[in-house]
Amino acid sequence: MKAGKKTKDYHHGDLRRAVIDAAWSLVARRGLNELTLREVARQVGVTHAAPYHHFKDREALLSVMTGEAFAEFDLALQRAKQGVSDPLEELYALGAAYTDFARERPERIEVMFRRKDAPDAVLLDTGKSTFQHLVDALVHCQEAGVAPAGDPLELALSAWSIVHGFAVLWVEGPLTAMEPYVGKFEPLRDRLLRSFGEWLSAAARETGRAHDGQDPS
Amino acid sequence: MKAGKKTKDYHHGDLRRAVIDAAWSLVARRGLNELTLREVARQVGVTHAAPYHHFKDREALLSVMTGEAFAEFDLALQRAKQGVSDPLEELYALGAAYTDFARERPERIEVMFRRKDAPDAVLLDTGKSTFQHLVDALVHCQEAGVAPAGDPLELALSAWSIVHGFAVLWVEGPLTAMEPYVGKFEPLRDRLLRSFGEWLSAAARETGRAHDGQDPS
DNA sequence: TGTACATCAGTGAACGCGCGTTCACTGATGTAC
DNA sequence: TGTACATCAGTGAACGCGCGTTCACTGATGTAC
Repeated sequence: MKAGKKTKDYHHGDLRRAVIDAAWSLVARRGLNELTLREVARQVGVTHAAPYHHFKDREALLSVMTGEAFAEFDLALQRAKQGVSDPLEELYALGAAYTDFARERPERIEVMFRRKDAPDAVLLDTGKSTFQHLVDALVHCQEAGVAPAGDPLELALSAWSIVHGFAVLWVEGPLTAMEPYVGKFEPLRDRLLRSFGEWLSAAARETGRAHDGQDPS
Repeated sequence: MKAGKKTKDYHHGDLRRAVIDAAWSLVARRGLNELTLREVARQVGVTHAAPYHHFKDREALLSVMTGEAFAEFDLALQRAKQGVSDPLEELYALGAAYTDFARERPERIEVMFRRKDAPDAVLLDTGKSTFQHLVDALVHCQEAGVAPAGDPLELALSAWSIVHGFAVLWVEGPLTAMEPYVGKFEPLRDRLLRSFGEWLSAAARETGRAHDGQDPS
């Protein structure tokens, strides 16, 4: 095979990229605590010292991976809400994107959420920007009168909890293994999200009635 | 200090118990992947080979711990619903017990949910019996007409998702670190659970109206 | 185009470490009589 | 109560392993002239 159009093409091609990819694959197959630089080097077919020309140490590799995962996740959510104008549909799209990402890229979730030693500042910033998608969608729902008034952050916490809970229950095994649920990811996900939406709009209607039908702001 | 009333009082007192306790403390402080038999032995003040008289290997210790964690968790849920007759209150009590357990004993949650190599049969059985509390509570709610009709397993999945999501978001850091939420565990938990209850009863009422006010079965 | 030199990526040996597990042992506890 | 023996729990040395990281090296690539 002819070498690709990579910029760095001297020895390996692009070892940096290859190391990161192998690391993702390793986390996916064996989990975060099984991620070792030596095994990654082995997978790539390179001496165990070679990766040190691209990453200061194991932590530096994990740091790059965390950044990638958050960027991918954020992109997935951004794409999901693109072109969706109905606020409840926007919420569904975000929820589906969240859970689908977790199911399709569980290793990303593991790296994003399970690092004990995650650098707080970075994780907080990127985590917040992702969380912001949910907050925005709920504000849109409130403006359209399909979500109850009140602190949108609190509604967002509900949405985050239900979506994250469903995602990790699925990723971590309980749901994939339990009899009545096995193989029913999509329908369960859809009904869960629809139910949440109905909850929101029903609550908005009741609030409206309680206030003698004043329009939502 | 005089030796207690332990049955086994020859050498250490009760090394088996001490090892398990030290292991829990170690997981709590440093995480599951930092749990090593040698460190545990060190903490207990005993040679690193001593624990092998009580546990065949590291896996055997973890297996015992998993059993303990599920038993404790189950007990916590059972206690929570004791003496509570109102079905929605029962659901709140269960949800609060679930999240409180996760916050107070995060190491139990880690061992119960994060083991990649958990023996499926055992985990499934105990996990199911715990999950059954939620299903029961939702059936009670349906019978009382404060939850919509339909498959209770599906409602239970919603409840499980929201409660588990809230719990792990808290335990894993995102929520404890995010500005507007820090330090507000109890009020957020209560409002989340109440909201879920209102969702259920509102949905039940709407279903009732749609069916021309027929009584819930 | 050709040569001399600098830079850079990967090599392979070596280090020290902590781990799980095994083993022959020893000393303390329990038991039969 | 006393003695002989069996059992059992903890000891300390030893094994082999895979890890992260460092180091002097080498050979390939890029660059100045």
